Amino acid sequence: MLARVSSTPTFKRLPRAVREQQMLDAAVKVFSRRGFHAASMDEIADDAGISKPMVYAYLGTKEELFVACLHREGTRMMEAIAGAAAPDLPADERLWRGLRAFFGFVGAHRDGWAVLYRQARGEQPFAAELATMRGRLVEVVAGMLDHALRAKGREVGATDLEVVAYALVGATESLADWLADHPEADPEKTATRMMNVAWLGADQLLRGITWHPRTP
Amino acid sequence: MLARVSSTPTFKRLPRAVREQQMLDAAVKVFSRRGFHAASMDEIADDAGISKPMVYAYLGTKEELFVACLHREGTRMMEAIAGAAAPDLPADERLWRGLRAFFGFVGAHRDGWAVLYRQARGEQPFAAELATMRGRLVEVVAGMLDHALRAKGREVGATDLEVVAYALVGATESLADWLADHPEADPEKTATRMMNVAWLGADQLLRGITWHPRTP
DNA sequence: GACTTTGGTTACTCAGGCGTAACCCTACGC
DNA sequence: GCGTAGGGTTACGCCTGAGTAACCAAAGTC
Repeated sequence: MLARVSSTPTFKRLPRAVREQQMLDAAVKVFSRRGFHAASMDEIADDAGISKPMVYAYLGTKEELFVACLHREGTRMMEAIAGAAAPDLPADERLWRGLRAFFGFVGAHRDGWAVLYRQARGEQPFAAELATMRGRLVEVVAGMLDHALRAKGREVGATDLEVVAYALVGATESLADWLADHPEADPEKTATRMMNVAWLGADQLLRGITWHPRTP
Repeated sequence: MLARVSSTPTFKRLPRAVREQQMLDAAVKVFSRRGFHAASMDEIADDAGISKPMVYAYLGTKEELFVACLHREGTRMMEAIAGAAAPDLPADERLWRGLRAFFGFVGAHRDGWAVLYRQARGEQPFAAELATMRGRLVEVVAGMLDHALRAKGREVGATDLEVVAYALVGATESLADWLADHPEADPEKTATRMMNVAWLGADQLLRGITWHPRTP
């Protein structure tokens, strides 16, 4: 095979901003499939339709690249949630909207977010990064609970609040995993189910009491 | 430094069964700290006080070793839980005992189980293995819920049951993570908090209703 | 139309770490 | 007392994959 004659320029030479996004897309995809270590920079570069040195030039080392992915996806997710749950609504409505936004996001980014998120746990370099992101989420949920409690003139220890929020976030993440593994599942319905278990608890669920959205 | 004269035999030459357990102990420890890929067989062998070829001779390749760890720890955990939650108790009591056993186990194996468990998610070779284990757990919880429902003459779709169970398991795992990261936290208290959120739900929690163990 | 910046490439270097070949030696069976 | 199996070692082969050096060419710029 001869050297490729420059007959077809094949639309190369894109501006940096565009290429960076393409690289991040590819990175998210490959990291998701393979995990951080098993993913190779060559494969990511290949998938982005670019050569490896460009990835290094734009996004830095493998670790930095992974963190960049985490940041981009994390920010997108937080924005989706924050935009949905207005603070002046009743607690259940806020929880519901937050959950809906979250599962909607995960549903739309199946192979993107959920799996990337899975990877970050465990690998120490990113655990911190991840903990920060989850921490923000836990804080939001804890804040929501606290707000609702104060409105009723009650108060609860910070640890209790944190742990409950943590459990809620954990359950939600877990269902996000489930959703990522069940492509046929409906995000909206999953959100409803999550809402039921989170808001009502097993006891009331067993009694046949169910929760459903006010706005059908 | 001269070749080590065989003056101090330093208690070597242990039977296979013993060495295998030592190796597994070391492997769990190192895999937990470093993650599957970042862990090196040399370090594991070193930590077990043995040389690398012995590890290969007894436990096989790195992947096989990891699976062996997963199996041992997983089996221990399932036994701990199964031994605690007798099927002829009321649902909340069974849930409570199961949770207590689970958090007790995690508390006792902090750096062991929880982190190992974290690693296995994401790395495809083990995701299946892990999914099986979690599947068993989800099944147990779903079975429990189903049992309780039938006792009240009601019935619910299999998917609903599975998702609720999944959420419960996820929340519990999440708190197990939290527990692993908070060495000062009390497993028993964590179990109680988990019970509160799982059994009562956010709504009742916000109303000031709380659950507490019958047997103080 | 020369000069420079920016987007792009090929073809390496180099280290870490899995897995193994080739050996060694002590305890036990007989 | 002698063979053999099982517990143990050192030292290496070798491949994968991160990161880089050196170079190339199209768009702007003046």
